[in-house]
Amino acid sequence: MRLNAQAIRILKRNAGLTLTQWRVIALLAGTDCKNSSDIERQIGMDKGQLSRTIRGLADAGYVKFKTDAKDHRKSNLKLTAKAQKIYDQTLPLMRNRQRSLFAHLDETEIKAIYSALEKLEGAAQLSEDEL
Amino acid sequence: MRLNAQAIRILKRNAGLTLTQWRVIALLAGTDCKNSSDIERQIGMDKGQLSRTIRGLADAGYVKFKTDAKDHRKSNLKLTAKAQKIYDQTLPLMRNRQRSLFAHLDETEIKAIYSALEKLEGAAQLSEDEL
DNA sequence: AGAAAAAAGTTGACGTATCAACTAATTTAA
DNA sequence: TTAAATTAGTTGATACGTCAACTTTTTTCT
Repeated sequence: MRLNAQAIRILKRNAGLTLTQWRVIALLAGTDCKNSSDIERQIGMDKGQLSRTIRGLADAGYVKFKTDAKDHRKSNLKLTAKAQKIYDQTLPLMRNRQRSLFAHLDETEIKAIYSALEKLEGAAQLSEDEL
Repeated sequence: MRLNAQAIRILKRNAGLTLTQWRVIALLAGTDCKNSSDIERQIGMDKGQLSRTIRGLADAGYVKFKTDAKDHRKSNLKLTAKAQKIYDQTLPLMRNRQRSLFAHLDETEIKAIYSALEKLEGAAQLSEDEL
């Protein structure tokens, strides 16, 4: 979407991150998501994509992962200080952007969008069988 | 978007086409679009992407292109009989899908969505400078 | 007419979304 | 308890969106 354009630029210029990378960092920083599956559940992102994103973050020194002691399938993710710092710096920028985007919409419109999108998803599900 | 999932499946199974390929064929069949730029203006698609899509269609025998006599930069596109046939066959399927998706939305919601999307695009434009 | 600008397409690069097949580890249920 | 099903995560493939640099041809401007 073109809507993401500024977000992408903000991140690239201020943090050297892609949007996906930032979203993952934001989840690790701001929620109790610990591992890949948590994140997947939280934002419904494809786990393959997620796996690659996380590996990228690890390679760039933003996250460390350690295999879970109790469940050897899981690896628990932890942000490095570097990542935490960048997150703290960019969060306000991203919040501003979010605000200025949605400032132009009134309650009704926002609700209509969410409701319509839900219905569309629902209809998509239902008509799945007709194929 | 997951919303495109069924459309993609319909096309793949019934016509062996990607969604982008079908959209281009639909424009060539149903509008007076003649060349790449016409299509670009019509659906606002990236011209790079478009170039590759059209080449793909040509390789698969769906379109032929001939350099415009008056303007040697342009190539005029023409659907082959094969493409026309597939289009005629799949158009009803696609229309059905469209209808069943939007059937769940009322006028108000559809309008709200369009208006909101326009505003979002506008806001995105405006805040462009803040970077 | 000649230089500069714009338009038509091509190509390369990167990021993102989705699907599928696969390994390894854990849970469930017979 | 052992076989079957689930779950976590990796890897490959394909489609799609966006940006940028580039060539060729046409238009515009002086």
